[in-house]
Amino acid sequence: MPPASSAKASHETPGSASGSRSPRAAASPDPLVEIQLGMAGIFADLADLLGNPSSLGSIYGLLFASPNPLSMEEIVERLGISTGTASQGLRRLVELEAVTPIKAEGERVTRYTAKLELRPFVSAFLNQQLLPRLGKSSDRLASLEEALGGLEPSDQEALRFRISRATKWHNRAKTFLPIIRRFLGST
Amino acid sequence: MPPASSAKASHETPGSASGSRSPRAAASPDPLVEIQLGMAGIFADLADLLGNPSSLGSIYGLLFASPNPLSMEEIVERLGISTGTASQGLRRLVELEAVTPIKAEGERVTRYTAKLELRPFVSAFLNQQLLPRLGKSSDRLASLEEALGGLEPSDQEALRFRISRATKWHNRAKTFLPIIRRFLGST
DNA sequence: TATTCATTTCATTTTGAATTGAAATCTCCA
DNA sequence: TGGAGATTTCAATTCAAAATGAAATGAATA
Repeated sequence: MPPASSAKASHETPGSASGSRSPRAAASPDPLVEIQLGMAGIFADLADLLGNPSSLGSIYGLLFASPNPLSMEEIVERLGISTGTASQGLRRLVELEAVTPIKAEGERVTRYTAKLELRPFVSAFLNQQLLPRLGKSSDRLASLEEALGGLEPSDQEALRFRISRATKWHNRAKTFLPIIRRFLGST
Repeated sequence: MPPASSAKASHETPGSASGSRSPRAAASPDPLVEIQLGMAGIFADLADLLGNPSSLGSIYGLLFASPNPLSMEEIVERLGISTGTASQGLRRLVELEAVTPIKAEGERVTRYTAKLELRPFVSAFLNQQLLPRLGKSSDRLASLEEALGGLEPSDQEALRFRISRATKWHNRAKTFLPIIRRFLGST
């Protein structure tokens, strides 16, 4: 099965259910679901662009296009993904504060809505993906610098320059992150 | 075999070749090669952070830490990768203008050096990876907006707002890219 | 407490991307 | 032109990450 975003919907709005099914583009009879799946696809691509599993994006996209909260079961059946994927994906999205769980009183299920702000998303990505990796690389660069000792003088000079160049890149990237956050995080 | 960055070197600086081999950390007897492999590892991580095959980064890192140009054969044996991977990786790096091929007169082999500037790298990444994807998403969003017609009025209102919100993000990201390029691209 | 449905967990499976390696092709020199 | 590398190509393989699904756990009602 293609990793989510494939159409499988059949619930909600029982009328006009089993009409003519054209071979391809049989997408969904319900225009709302159609838009939801479209949005799921868009966010799936975005997610994997940023190095996340695309199911994360699908789920967020579906919720983003849902006027009212959805339960995990609804998510599973609309996206055609497994409960395992849905459970883990929702957990992560809640951690990222991209999605809010709602436990209504007198209800057994938890329902979820997408937060419409970009900031938490971007922030989490920068803090959890980029910064740690940049930090690790910086450390490794520093330790390489200490290994310069055993080199022939000419090589030593050349490599010292290059390592410092790479270090400068890293620092620059690090100072740049807060700027990105501020810029993207106003809405 | 772990995807490159594993030690396998045995050429260059023939002296002190087969000394005592401690079980782990048998890395490399030659301090230059050691630094080169370290740099290869750092750039391998960076590459896959940006969604490129890590072999690309390994090769670039090795060249970045090489005072003089290396042939494909030398790259293959130092990184322990296949000729196929090396060939394709070098081709891509040359396309990205991250690496310069040098065909010396009276020599049969092509040798390669790393460009030490960051700009072409960043530029290529932004232009080839980010911009096209953002553009595609924008188009898809636009076409979703047209599908709003068939919705109940209340849903329609809510979704129109959300789609425009997502579109705004995209535009913001697009206007932001040139700024990044300028900022990172001075060196 | 027993029961039912929702959710989580995790060993297994799938899948797509990266890598391999060997054959085909190319290039240069004799 | 022939031959010896150097390089490219690409079908087959490998591998890591993601997804599955079923059993275990959890939560709420009756």
